[in-house]
Amino acid sequence: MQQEAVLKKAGLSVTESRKTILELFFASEGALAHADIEKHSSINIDRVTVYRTLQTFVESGIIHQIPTTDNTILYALCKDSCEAGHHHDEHVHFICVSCNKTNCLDDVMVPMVKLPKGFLPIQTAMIVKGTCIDCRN
Amino acid sequence: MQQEAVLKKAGLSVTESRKTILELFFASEGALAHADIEKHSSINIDRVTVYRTLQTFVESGIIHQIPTTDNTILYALCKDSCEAGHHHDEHVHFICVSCNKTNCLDDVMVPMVKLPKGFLPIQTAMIVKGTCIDCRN
DNA sequence: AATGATTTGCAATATTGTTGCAATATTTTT
DNA sequence: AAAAATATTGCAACAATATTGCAAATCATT
Repeated sequence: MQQEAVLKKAGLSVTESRKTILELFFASEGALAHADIEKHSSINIDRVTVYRTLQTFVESGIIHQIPTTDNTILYALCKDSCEAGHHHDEHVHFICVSCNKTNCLDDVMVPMVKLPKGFLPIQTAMIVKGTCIDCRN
Repeated sequence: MQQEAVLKKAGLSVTESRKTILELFFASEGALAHADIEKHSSINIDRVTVYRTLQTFVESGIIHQIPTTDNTILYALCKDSCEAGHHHDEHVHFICVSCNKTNCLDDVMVPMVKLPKGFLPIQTAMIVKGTCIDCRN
C-alpha cells in the first residue's frame, strides 16, 4: 500500500488515522484545509488527531503548507523528491477563483526576485489567483 | 491630521476608532495582525470593531492583506497610489525569521511567471522569508 | 506474547471570528 | 446650529477553531 510506504519512509508509525488522512491527500486533486479533512464524510477521526497528524506530516516533509488570506492554512502533498525537514514552497500555488481548488503547479518554478540590499532570502512562496484550466470553459 | 485625510479620501466616516487604528499602522514598521492591534496597550477598542475596521480598510484600499501559514492574516498600509477596491498583492512581502516583522517591499515588483496552458492569472502574491536588513548584523 | 514507546480520543480550556441589536456618533439636510 | 438621516460602535450571545494534559489504546521491538 502506497500510504504505508510513505509513512515508513518518513520514519513514522503506521496508524489507521495517518493512513486515512494520507489517502485523502492522494485522492484529492488540490490542497486540503484542516476543515476539509475533519468534515470529510468517510472520516471519523478526532479533531485533535487531525491537527497533530497534519503537524507531523509537515515536519516530516510529507505535506507542505500554503498561505492564504482567509485564516486557513492549506496543505498539499510534497513531491517524492522532497526531503524531510526541508521547506517546500519553491513552486507556485494556484488558487482558482471559480472552483476554489488550489493546485500545486509543481513544474512552475518560483522566479528569482531581486531584493533590496541587506535582505537575505531563505524561502519564497508564490500564490497566483485566477481561473484554472478546468473552469476555463 | 494625516489619518483624517486618508479616511475622507476613501469616503469613510472619520471616527476615533478608525483614526486610532490607522495611527497604529502609520507608527508600525511592519505589517500588523488583528491580535497586534487588539492587544496594543494604548488601545481600548472592542474586538468586533477591530474586525470590522480592518475589513472596511481592506475594502476601501487603505490596507491590504498578506497571507501567512500560521492562521493569521497580516495587514499593511497600501501606498498612496493604490486605488480602492483594487487588489494589492502585486508587490513582494518579506517576513523576517529573526525579528518576525513583515515588510512590504514596495519597490520590488512580482515577476511574471509562466503558467501552464489554460491557467489564467488574475492576482499574484509573493512572500519571501529570510533575514531583514535590521537583523543582518 | 510481553515490553516499551508512540499515538489516540476525551475533556476541559483558550483563542479567534461572527451576528443581531440597541445606543452612540457622524454626516447631511434643513 | 439643530434636526433628520445615516453609519458606526459596543455589548451579548454564539460559533468556530486551536491547544493541553492525561488515561486508554495502538504500534514497534524484543
